[in-house]
Amino acid sequence: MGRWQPDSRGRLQEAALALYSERGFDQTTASQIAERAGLTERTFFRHFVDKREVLFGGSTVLQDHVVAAVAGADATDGPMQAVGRGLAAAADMLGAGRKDLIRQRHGVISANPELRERELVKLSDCGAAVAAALIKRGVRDLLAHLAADAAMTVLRSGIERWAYGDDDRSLAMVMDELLADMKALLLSASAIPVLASQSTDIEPESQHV
Amino acid sequence: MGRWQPDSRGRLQEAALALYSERGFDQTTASQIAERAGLTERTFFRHFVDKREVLFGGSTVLQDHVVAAVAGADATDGPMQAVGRGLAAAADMLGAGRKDLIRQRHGVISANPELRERELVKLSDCGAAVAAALIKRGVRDLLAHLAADAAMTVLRSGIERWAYGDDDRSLAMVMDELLADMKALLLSASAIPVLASQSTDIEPESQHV
DNA sequence: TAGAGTGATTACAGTTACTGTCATCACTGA
DNA sequence: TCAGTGATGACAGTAACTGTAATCACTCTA
Repeated sequence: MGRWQPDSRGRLQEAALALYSERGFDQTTASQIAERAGLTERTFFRHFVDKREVLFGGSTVLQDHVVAAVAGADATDGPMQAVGRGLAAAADMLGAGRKDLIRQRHGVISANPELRERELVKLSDCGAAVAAALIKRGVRDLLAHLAADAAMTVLRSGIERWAYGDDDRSLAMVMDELLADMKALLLSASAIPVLASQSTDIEPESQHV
Repeated sequence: MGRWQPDSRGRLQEAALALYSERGFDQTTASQIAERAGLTERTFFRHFVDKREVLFGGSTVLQDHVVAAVAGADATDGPMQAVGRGLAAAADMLGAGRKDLIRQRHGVISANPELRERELVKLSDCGAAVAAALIKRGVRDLLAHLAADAAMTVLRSGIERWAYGDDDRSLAMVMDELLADMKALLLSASAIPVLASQSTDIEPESQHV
């Protein structure tokens, strides 16, 4: 056996989720997490850059999975098809995890503004990585970012609806429906998405500030 | 004259933007900002909940403006039309501001991860408020959130393209084009946005983790 | 016009998230 | 056997915040 208990990183993650759940994020000190994991505060900060990051250890793995799927899409796939592959990969990975743990983590995160903040960054980073993968496939910069953003919208709200939904639909099915809804929504606006006309025609001079 | 110099909040905002620009966000202490504004650190934290918030004083104003426009859209407008009104309002307001100040602020924010984090939250909050306004108009919850998310995508990337673009197109025009691109993108995927089939047909059992 | 609020500010002490640095010591490979 | 190596601990320090009490120009009222 080693000099120390194995998997200190994992123990810290487990301790943190437990404590954040029990007493809340800002009622928990880094020192307490470390103590529960049988380590010191200094070691906590050697494993995680800050107190929030301990909840987002898996995000890199998920992101890499999604990006790999996008990059590996058929050469004939357009940007939205490629992005669909990425979402399918995410659904595979998350669908394999335990829904109750996902809900627990989601509960902790949405209960605290600082944690929500961090989650938004992770989603944004994932979107940027997906966009980069699309660009590498030859997609124009602008379209790549729009497609990646749409994918992140579907991913985020898909996970939420799936985790808390009544029915037992798979995450992939939920996301599929979201994509369809999004398409219908944009289509329905074929009439007047024109901006310039709205702002200048209707209130010609009434802008203050 | 009053007991103190007027507009301490404004002086703090100005001092902060200047110092963050000059020496960077984390090379600046709250105490230094307060000192430049002729105040104390404690007063800084009475005006702004944290060191980042001082850069986002105007975000509430913009959000309220956008939400009001969405809420005030014609009763016959669909969700995307209503959201278009909101974007037009945002374009009016930002178009009136000085582009160089917007660029300076954008530069400071994008140079620091903590500030990018905060900006994402503001955008997300704005999206939530827009979604709420849509729901009040009778739009289904799901569609409201999708429309609001799309609007935030257009708002964010629109501002960026407008602020750094070579041409002199108005912000409204840029956003208009983005909406059109987004629509075209979603339409192009009419072939296969189907998720479930992709993940199960192509790699039946190969999920690890 | 005295005198009781009011509200923005200062002063000061405290907590805690995080960082830098050096020491420790089981393990590894030559 | 013995010089690395790498994860950890020990300890001191900085700065972002927070709580609380005091100050004092201003305002309102009797």
